Amino acid sequence: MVEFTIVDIESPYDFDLSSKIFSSGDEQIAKYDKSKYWQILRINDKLMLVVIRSIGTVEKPKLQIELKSNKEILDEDKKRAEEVICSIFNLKFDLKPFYEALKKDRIFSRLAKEMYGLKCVTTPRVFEALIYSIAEQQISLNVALNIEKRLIKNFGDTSKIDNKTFYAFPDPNKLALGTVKQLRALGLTFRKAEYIRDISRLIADGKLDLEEFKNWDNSKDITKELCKIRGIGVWTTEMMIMRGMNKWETMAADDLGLRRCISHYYCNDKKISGDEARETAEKWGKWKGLVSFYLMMAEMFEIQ
DNA sequence: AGCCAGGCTCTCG
DNA sequence: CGAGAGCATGGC
Repeated sequence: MVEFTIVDIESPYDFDLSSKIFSSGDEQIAKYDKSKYWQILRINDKLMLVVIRSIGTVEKPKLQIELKSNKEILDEDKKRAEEVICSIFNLKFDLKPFYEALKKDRIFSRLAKEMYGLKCVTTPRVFEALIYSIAEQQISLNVALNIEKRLIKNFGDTSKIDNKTFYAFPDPNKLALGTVKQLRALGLTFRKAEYIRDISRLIADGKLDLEEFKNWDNSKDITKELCKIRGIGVWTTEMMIMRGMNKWETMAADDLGLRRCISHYYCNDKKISGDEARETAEKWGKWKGLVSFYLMMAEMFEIQ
């Protein structure tokens, strides 16, 4: 086991609050429990169990990291692990300009006060965010979460550490080899099984590089480009951008759940259309996505 | 029981 | 080319 700390973190940052969405997670995949977060990650092509806990404060954040692997952990692995953790938890992301820009929004400010230091958790690879978004098209979240778990446990690489088995998110080349029948068996529709297999093939064949889109500064361009691919629409890309890229200028205005949140906090629970949601979001400027993330978290944390 | 869920594609007219 | 059906599962 290798142990180290990360102190180079942009404050404010509340690790425990930010990890809370994983408190109902699967302990063999990714979970937050009793102030500890853990997940298997692929670091320099070695599977490692990463265990994280906060030993700092919101204003002076400090994380303690444990790495466990069946292979030897070299210095360069440790270094890479730190980079990956920084990227997943957005440790270098500065919330201050965001809070500053939204100061005038009384409703938001009240909610943000309760969630001070909340940063989103970004998937290790954009690919994962895209697959999640496709799985979550149309059906209710509970159903989708079950399907995602099955996908990971059926196709993901495993590692046995401390006598427990952990599952990593499957690589594109693994899903590229999956048959529609195998994918269908997870509960996906026939179509979604095809989308996931075909997109995985594109990536495995080097014809699509999702990570590259992180360098694009206009999210609308990313959406336009990805919508050319079968199975990917506007909603799917917008969700992917938020969960997998830490880009926040656009939000998924047509999303049913987000509309519910906006209406709850801004429109007295009256049902609103995507356009009405867009209208309400206009004043959030380039922070629409992050505001929408906060609103969805506010709903989850049941903040009134 | 039956309807609907954090969309998208395909098929008709 | 616009509207509408069809999809899978699970919760209400």
